[in-house]
Amino acid sequence: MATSAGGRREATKAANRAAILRAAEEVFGELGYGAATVRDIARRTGLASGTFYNYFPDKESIFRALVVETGDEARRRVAAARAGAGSARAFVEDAYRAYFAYIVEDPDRHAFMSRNAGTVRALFDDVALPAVTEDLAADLRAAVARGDLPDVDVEYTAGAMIAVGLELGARLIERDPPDVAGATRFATGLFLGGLAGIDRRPR
Amino acid sequence: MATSAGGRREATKAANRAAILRAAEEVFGELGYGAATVRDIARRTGLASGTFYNYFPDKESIFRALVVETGDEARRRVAAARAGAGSARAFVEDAYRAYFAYIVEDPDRHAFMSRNAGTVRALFDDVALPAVTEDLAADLRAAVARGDLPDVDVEYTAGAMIAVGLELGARLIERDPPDVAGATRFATGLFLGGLAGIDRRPR
DNA sequence: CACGAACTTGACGCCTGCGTCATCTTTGCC
DNA sequence: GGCAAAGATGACGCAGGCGTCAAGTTCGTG
Repeated sequence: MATSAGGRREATKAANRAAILRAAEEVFGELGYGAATVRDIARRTGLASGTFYNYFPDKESIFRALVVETGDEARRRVAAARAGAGSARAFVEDAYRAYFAYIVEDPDRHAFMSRNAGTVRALFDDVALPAVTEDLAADLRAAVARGDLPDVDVEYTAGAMIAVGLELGARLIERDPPDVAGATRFATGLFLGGLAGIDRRPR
Repeated sequence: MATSAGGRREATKAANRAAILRAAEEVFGELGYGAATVRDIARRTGLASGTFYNYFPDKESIFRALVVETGDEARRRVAAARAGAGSARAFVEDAYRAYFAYIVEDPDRHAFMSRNAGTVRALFDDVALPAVTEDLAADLRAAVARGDLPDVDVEYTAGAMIAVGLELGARLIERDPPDVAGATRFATGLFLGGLAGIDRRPR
């Protein structure tokens, strides 16, 4: 009835797929990849276990899909946020703000990532989190070439920026209210000026 | 025969316990906590599955023991390394160097930690990794009070320092030879001067 | 409305892990 | 050397996950 295009059949299919993905994200976030089962996911959707296999061939496959989706989304947002960044400071600051805002908006995503970061690293040296890192590393290389940044080890820097983002992300959402501004200020100051750059004493 | 003190019985017991712990560390490092089974651990020791239960009541228990042991060891080493640190720079530098050296010396430990960091956070808000963080946070608070460090958010700072340590640890052991010096320089420069502090261009 | 295609369902057979425990082996001691 | 206590062993019953598939349900179409 209310379905716009493609008929009910297709709409249900899309809805089921989305529901399964969302359930999987929650389950992986709560239990971790290893302990989660296909049936945990199916149970959470209310669908039969067999239905899961109409959408994904197995557990690894849906995990992979989630990792890719998450990586794409994070990259998209960060790229959009820093499109207008004119300075190195704005570049770092806008990216962190965008990422932290994303986390607050969708905590399940963050739980999923932060809980399974080790697994992602171990399971795929080839997709998504690496992709985000690669993306960032490329941007850093460009910034160094342009002279906007000093000649740092971009691999270490990209890794450190993401690690700090994940860690602060976990901490800022536990503050009430979520401390997006403070975490952004901290991360920006850390990377641009070191600890001296994030002194909060009146100057 | 060659047993020195306490008799063979006790020696075997200690050896078994140690073997089980080491096997568990490897298995958790490779498979992740959730996917690992008590039998994977037992198989790796060559002992029967029932024997495992003579030493630990279940999987969570041995995981906990490992996490505590690892945290204690890391704290011990870092504390020892910075015992003589006179300046903020030495404080940060010595701690990172000690930690990175530890990682290179015992890569299984690092694999275990880095693979299961998310699980540790999720499973125990009460032990070890938190303990390391608390330890560090206390030191930072003292340094701030002394005026050796600016008035930073110690919670964020401690979290960031550990996250950077884990991340760089994963990356430095993949370089050949392991880049303890470079990673130490990077981390120290980052925290003390921001990216500008780790410029590697001739000045 | 009716029929076939598309999709969902959950029971099925198989497999593997769990924690226990009766049995066997090793050690300490006289 | 012989005996009791301590410890190791692995088979056992139970539970639950895996991927499949025959049967049932729902949707789209003439």
